[in-house]
Amino acid sequence: MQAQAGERVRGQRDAEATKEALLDAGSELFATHGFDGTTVDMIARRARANKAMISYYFGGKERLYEQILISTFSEVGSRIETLLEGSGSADEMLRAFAAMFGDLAARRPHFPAMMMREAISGGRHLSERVLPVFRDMFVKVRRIYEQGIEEGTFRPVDPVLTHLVVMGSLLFFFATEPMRARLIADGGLPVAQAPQPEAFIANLQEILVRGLAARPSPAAADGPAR
Amino acid sequence: MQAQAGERVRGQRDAEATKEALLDAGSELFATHGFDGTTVDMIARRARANKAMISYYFGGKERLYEQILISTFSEVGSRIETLLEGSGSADEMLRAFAAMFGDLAARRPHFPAMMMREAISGGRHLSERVLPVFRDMFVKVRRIYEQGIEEGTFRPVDPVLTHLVVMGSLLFFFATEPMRARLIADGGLPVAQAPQPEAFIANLQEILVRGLAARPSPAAADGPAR
DNA sequence: GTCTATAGGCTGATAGAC
DNA sequence: GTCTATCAGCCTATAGAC
Repeated sequence: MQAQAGERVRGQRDAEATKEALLDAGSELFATHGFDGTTVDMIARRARANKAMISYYFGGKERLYEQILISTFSEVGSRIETLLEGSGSADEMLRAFAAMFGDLAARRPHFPAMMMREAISGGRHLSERVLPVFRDMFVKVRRIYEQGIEEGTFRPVDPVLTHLVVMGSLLFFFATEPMRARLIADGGLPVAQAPQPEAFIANLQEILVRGLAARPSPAAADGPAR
Repeated sequence: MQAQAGERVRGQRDAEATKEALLDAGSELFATHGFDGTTVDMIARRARANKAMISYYFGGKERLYEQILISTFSEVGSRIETLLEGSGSADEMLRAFAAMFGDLAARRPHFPAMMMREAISGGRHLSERVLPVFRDMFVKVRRIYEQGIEEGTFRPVDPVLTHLVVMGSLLFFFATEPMRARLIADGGLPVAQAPQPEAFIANLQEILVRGLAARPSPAAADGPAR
C-alpha cells in the first residue's frame, strides 16, 4: 500500500538500466557485425552486464535482436507519419523527408546499417510485428512521389523506382560512414576529409528535386506565365 | 550395372571443377548470409563437394572468402577501366556507367550484396590486395563528375557526394532484389510485381542527368543545341 | 582428389549460489 | 537481479584411409 509515485532506488543500477544497456550495446554491435557476427558475450561485455541477463530479460539473443528492430523501426515509422501529416508541395515534402532522415540517423546511428543488413538478408528477421511498420513506411513515402506527379510538380516517374533511389542513397550514406571514416583516416581513400551528413543531404535534395521536376528548374522555367 | 563411358564417376570430377563449384557456392551464400552466417558445411553441400576441399584448395573459409572478393572486384575494376577509356560527354559516360553496372549485376548477381556487406562492416575483409581495386574504382568514377563540371555539362556539385548517391542507389537496388522478390511474392508489399532492373537503371539515369545538369534539361533547353 | 572421423575451440543457454 | 559454473551443440580445420 505504498505510494504509487515511482520513487527509484539510486546508487545502484536497477533492472531498467541493465535492459537499456543491453539494448544499446546490442544495437551498436548488431549494426556493425551483423546478427551472426555478434556473440552474447560481446554484448554483455560492452553493456557491462552478465550474459545470463540477456536470456533473463529478453529470452535469448534472437529476441533481443527483434526487440531492437521493433523499437528502432517504430520510431522511424512514427517520425515519418508526423512528417507526412503536414502539407506542402511534393518538393517540400521530399526535401523534408531527406532532412528528417538525416536527423534520424544522427539520433539512431545504427538504424541505417541494421535496416540495410535486414534488406540484404532478405528480411529474414522482419517478423510479423516489424513488417507492418516497414510496409507502412514504404507506402507513406511513396505518396510523396504520387502527389508530386498528380499536382504536376514531378515528371510522371515510377514512384517505386524513385523511392528506391532515395532510400538507397540515404541508407547507403549513413550505413557506410564508419567505413569512410576508417579508410580516410588510414589514407586508403584520396579524400581530404569525410563527407559531412548535412552536405550529403543537401546535395541529394538538389539532385532529386531537379531530377524529378516536371519543369526544367525554378530559375529557368520557360513554362507559361501563371 | 556398368559405368557409362565418357561420364566421370561421382567423386572424381576434376580439380578445376571442384574449385569452381566452391567459389560459386561461396559467392551465393556469403552474399546472402554474410561471412559469419555461412558455414563451410553449407558451402560444401551446395557445391556438392566435401568440406575438407575448402581447406585443401583455398586454405580455409576466410581465404575462400577473400578469393571471391578479389575475383569479383577485379572484374568490376577492369570493366570500369574499359568503360572510362572511351570518350564522350559526362552525360554519356554517367549513363554508360549506370548501364554497365546493371550488366555487371546481371553477370555477377552476388557482387552488390557482397560489396554492401563489406562496406557496412567497415571494409574489414578488404585486404591489401582488394583495397587498391576498390580505391581505383572510386577515383575513376569520380572523374566523370569532375569532367562534367569542367566541361560545363554538370552543375558544380561535390563529386564525392554525388558519387555516393550513384553508388548507393545502384548497390542498394541490386543488393535488395531478393528481399523485394520475397516480400512481393508473400503479399508483404503493395506492389503488383518486382521492379525490373532495366527500368530502375533508366529511371536513375534520367534523375541523375537532369539533376546534375548545368542547364535545365535537354528537352527544354533554351540555349542552342550542342 | 576425395572422403570419413575426430579433435579442439567457441557458442548460446541455464541451473543454482548469493 | 546478478553472477559463476557448466553443458550440449555446432563450428572450422585436419590427419589419415582409400
